[in-house]
Amino acid sequence: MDAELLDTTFAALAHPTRRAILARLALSEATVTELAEPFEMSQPAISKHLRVLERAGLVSRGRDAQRRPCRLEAQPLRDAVAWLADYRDYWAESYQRLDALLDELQAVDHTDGESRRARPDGMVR
Amino acid sequence: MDAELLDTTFAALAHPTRRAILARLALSEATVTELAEPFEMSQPAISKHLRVLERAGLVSRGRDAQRRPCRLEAQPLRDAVAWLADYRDYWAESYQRLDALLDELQAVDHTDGESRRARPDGMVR
DNA sequence: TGGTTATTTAACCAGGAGGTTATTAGCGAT
DNA sequence: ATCGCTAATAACCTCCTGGTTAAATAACCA
Repeated sequence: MDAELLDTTFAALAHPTRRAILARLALSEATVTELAEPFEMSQPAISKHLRVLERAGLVSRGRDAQRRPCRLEAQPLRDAVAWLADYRDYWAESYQRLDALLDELQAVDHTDGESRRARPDGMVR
Repeated sequence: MDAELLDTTFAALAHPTRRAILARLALSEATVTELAEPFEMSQPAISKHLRVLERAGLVSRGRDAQRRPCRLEAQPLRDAVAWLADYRDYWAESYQRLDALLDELQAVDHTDGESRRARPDGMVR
């Protein structure tokens, strides 16, 4: 899985307009003006967003006379989910609790003098 | 689920350095200099990346003397996965195939004169 | 007190992102 | 041929991002 593709995929997903476009395309393919209609934004702006989505491989376009129907492509999203899923096990809450518990035990071990390890109660959200 | 939080979460994930930091933190918490060590980049640059991750809620920090141990926070990632999962059903390959098939049928229907709908073979990746 | 280590902040810079308006290109229809 | 519709491109603006180096903070140590 290419790192650059993940870059462009996550970057594409980072804008609400583009997520809304993807959500709209999940229902059916649509033309540029159809996609632009619900937004208070010029048509060129939407074209730019579409180019970002296209470069990320999230959208492909056909040709129907003047229209350029846009269609959603799933693969990059699957890759993004796969990357996230790779770490989901480590991110499990239980792991974090265990980590905090170990820190706490180690801190208690050093009560003879200096307590050198992190204090879990010092964590700031 | 807040849209702004999704913005900052996906934006934070869009940089390879930050993904590497998260991957490192998935193993255990670490200090800023520990995190900076493997990168050919100044330490202030890493601090900036950490601030991005912290503002996205992906990382929290404690205090251990001079050190600021960083710890991974899972919730925003769960939110991101949840957003992606919401659309996974629509993104299923079967749906795309069905959509393409419907287009093709509709195109065939109009062979009496003009074929007004999108041509699946005209799609460009 | 002064020194050392860890981290943040400040100031700066180049380049990219996201928007605008105006213009151009592509294609059908008259 | 030309008009109208759809979409892309150009040129421009502002703000944010990602990096730098240098200086300021914070906390420990002797």
